[in-house]
Amino acid sequence: MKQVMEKQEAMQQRFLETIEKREQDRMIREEAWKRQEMARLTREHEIMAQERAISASRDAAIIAFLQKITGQTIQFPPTVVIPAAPPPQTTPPPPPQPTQQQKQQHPPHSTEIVRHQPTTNPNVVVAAVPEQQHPPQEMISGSGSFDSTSSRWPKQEVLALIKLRSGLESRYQEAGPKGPLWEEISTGMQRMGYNRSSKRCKEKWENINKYFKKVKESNKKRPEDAKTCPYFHQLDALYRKKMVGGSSSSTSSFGHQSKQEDSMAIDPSPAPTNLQVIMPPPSQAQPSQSHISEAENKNNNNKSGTGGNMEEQQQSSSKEGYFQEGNSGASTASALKKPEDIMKELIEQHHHHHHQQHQQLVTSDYDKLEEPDSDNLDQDEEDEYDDDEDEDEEESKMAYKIQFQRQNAAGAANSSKGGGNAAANSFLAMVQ
DNA sequence: TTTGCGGTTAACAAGG
DNA sequence: CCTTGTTAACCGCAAA
Repeated sequence: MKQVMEKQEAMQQRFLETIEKREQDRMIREEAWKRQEMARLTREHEIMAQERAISASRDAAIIAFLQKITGQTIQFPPTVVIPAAPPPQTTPPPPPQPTQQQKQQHPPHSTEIVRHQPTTNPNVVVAAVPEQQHPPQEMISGSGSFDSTSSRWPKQEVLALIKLRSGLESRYQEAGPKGPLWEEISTGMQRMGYNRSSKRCKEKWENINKYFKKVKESNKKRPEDAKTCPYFHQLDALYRKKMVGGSSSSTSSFGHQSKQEDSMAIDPSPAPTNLQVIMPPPSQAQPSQSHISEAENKNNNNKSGTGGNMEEQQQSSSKEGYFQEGNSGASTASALKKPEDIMKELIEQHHHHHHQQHQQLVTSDYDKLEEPDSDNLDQDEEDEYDDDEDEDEEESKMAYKIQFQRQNAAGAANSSKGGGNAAANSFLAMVQ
């Protein structure tokens, strides 16, 4: 009897212990899950905000374009301006400081800050205001320090410029005057709080491309985590996309590859097809995958798994790929279409273009392609926006990887699509 | 003439 | 100090 009692007691003890252990495990798991969930939510929030910002700028661009084409102001329903739930980002929306730039210390040049472009009416500005509230964090170096104006472009600005230019270039394929383009870019920069004249924008663009090319040509091994030239990844992705995107489309209306080869690879402007890749679709495509915590992202960024492979792959291919493959046939119907036509389509679709974005993204192949290894792909475009100094390198690296992946996928999707849609799609995608 | 592009130079910053 | 990397700005040329 006693034995039985003892045995039972022991069993009960074990049972209790087990239960306790289970409970503990469960708690731990729950905790982890909560953390993940929190991270995911935060992520999604950011993505949403980003999305809004992107669409805002898109709309601004579209409106500007429409106005340019139609020659009249277009009253767009303010619905475009999404009330924008306050993004969790830490940077408070600063007053778009216009003052700092005023004291450009180059009076001789009379750097006319393109303040009131006739081409872009206040609508545009208004529509796009909610977009990049990220301040030009240039005044970091103290209040009085002009440094912002020190003609040295902060990283943010460069990235913004690249983005803008990538987004707008499509409209200026047809050898028209490029003046308005830069004016527009300058205006776009101003919307973001950067005061750069069109001339400087153009110059900067040329310079970064020049330097990029120079570095690429001098086969110097650039440590890919180089802290300098933060825009290299962006440019890299840009050009690569152009290449791949171009090669994916067989029809070529670009006869002048021979001489242009280099510049084709370098200058993003002449590739219409890749617009969709150049302006990668907003990140809302993958909001659900953001369950990976920041920490994990960081890890992945550093070196691991798919990311590392991607990186190496790119690295290896970059040398040969860059300037040799410039002969991207790169023209889909969008290149053949007149902007008016495109715009007609666009106008029809404009009100739904958000949904279309989604559909496009969801239905397109790249989504599927991206999925398997996209553990850390949830954050992409936003990198280009709200990268804070600290995480910039990694994040831009991520963007770089992501964009590369997308380009492949997008290329595939593109090639699989009918030519008819391609135009609208590509333009749409560009506008995205 | 305009535009794109390559070359160049001076300045700046970081590292040795 | 010098060297190296990066950048802004200017110049000149060639093509459209």
